[in-house]
Amino acid sequence: MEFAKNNKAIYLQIADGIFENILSKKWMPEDRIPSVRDFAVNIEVNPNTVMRAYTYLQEKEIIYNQRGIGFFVSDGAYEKSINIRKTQFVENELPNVFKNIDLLGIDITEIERLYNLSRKR
Amino acid sequence: MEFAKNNKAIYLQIADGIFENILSKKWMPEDRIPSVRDFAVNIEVNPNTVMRAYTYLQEKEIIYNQRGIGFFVSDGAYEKSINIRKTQFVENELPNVFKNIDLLGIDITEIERLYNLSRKR
Amino acid sequence: MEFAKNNKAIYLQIADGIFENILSKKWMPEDRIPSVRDFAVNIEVNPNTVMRAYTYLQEKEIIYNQRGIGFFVSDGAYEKSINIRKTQFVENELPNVFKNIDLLGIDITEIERLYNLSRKR
Amino acid sequence: MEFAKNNKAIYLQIADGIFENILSKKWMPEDRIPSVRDFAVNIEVNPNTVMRAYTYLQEKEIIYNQRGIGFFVSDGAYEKSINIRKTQFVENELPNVFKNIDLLGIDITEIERLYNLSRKR
DNA sequence: GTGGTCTAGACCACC
DNA sequence: GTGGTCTAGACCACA
Repeated sequence: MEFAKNNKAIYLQIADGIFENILSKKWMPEDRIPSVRDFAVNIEVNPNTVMRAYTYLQEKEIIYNQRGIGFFVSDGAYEKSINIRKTQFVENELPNVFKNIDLLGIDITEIERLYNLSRKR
Repeated sequence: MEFAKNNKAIYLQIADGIFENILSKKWMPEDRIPSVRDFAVNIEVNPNTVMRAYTYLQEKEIIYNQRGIGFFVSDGAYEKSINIRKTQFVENELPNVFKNIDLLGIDITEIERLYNLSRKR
Repeated sequence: MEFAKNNKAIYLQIADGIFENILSKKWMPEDRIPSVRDFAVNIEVNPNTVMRAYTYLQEKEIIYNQRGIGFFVSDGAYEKSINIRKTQFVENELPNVFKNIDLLGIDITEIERLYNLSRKR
Repeated sequence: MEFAKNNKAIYLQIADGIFENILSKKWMPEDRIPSVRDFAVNIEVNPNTVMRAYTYLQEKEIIYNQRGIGFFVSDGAYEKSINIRKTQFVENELPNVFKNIDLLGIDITEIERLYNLSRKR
């Protein structure tokens, strides 16, 4: 049992935060995002950790780099973010939900009923 | 953005751990569970926090206390745990899942398909 | 002007070396490759640098990891290595070759002639 | 595997740099080039090494020496540089390119297509 | 000033 | 034992 801890790697949490900013349209394509050092100071984390998050997002083509200038939000960042989140949801979260459904003996049709109910509100 | 933090109250996290032990049948009815002091040392937490978790579970009739002896798993603990977890699941987790489904533009019938797929494995 | 220096990042040089081992069939699919620490000691480099190379290759699905055991050559490693090398060649090396061809005033048909000549040998 | 190393002799790397300066018309015929000593300090290399590069280029009639004054770019330096580079390119670089083409299973006509494509840009 | 790489050393979870 | 993450601090190239 572990307490008061978030096991997810910090660099992935940073990446998640950036995903949020993009999905909420707070950061738009072509916007310059904070420099590695500034961000690191801001969130009180080692610059290498921020760098790792940025590199991770760069590989996913969410952001791109202009040498000596900084990182910028890519053009299709919003769409790509949605796709990545969807994959994460289906591959990581849904299986847990399904496991709970089985464990707790809930019928899938009951889930559907609750979903339709929630939509009406 | 916040890091290395789990906002859920520690005593509820402890209670969750105990639910797990009961649902996994690791702790059976009439089993004596660890003393408040032992448990607190074990998980490196203040005894008061453990006591709060025990009190919480006692109120839910998951465990009961014999003065001067200790806490024991109640007879209907398994069934009650399932019900409590089911309520938690439907009230707290499902709405988030539904929110994501809508946000990511996934169809509920797709979820059902994925569920049936996962059961076949 | 720079001397006695190889600007390519060490972790990429390590990755290149691994590509070589795979292309030369010295490392076959399912082979366990050296542990991060062992390799680091062997080539006198910081373990983090080796880790970075391994992570890079893992993202490219050239190798995969089994927790607590080690890294292994992936099934399609050979084919993927060829494809990656081909991309590198076409995107990075060929443009330089073309630049030289233009700069030195060589005709592309002359290149073709030299190629056919070299094949006959 | 070897790291952080460039096997080409330093004096040849210096010569290459001078070729570059001539081909890019940065250094024109009759220009005085830096003194051996100045150049050596500038690129942090032993003066003897610079001298060797100058001697090499003098033999190729790319530069000439006026005793007590310094080294100067020869009249036909540009044309001679092109010829030397062309020979180097055809004898040293092209074979490697051809080897890669074969290894990676690329068709020579594909190369020609890519070349024409690159010229259009 | 920007990012990019590397080292050294630490601590963790999993097996 | 394995990899995985993080920190601290350094040096570099590019602009």
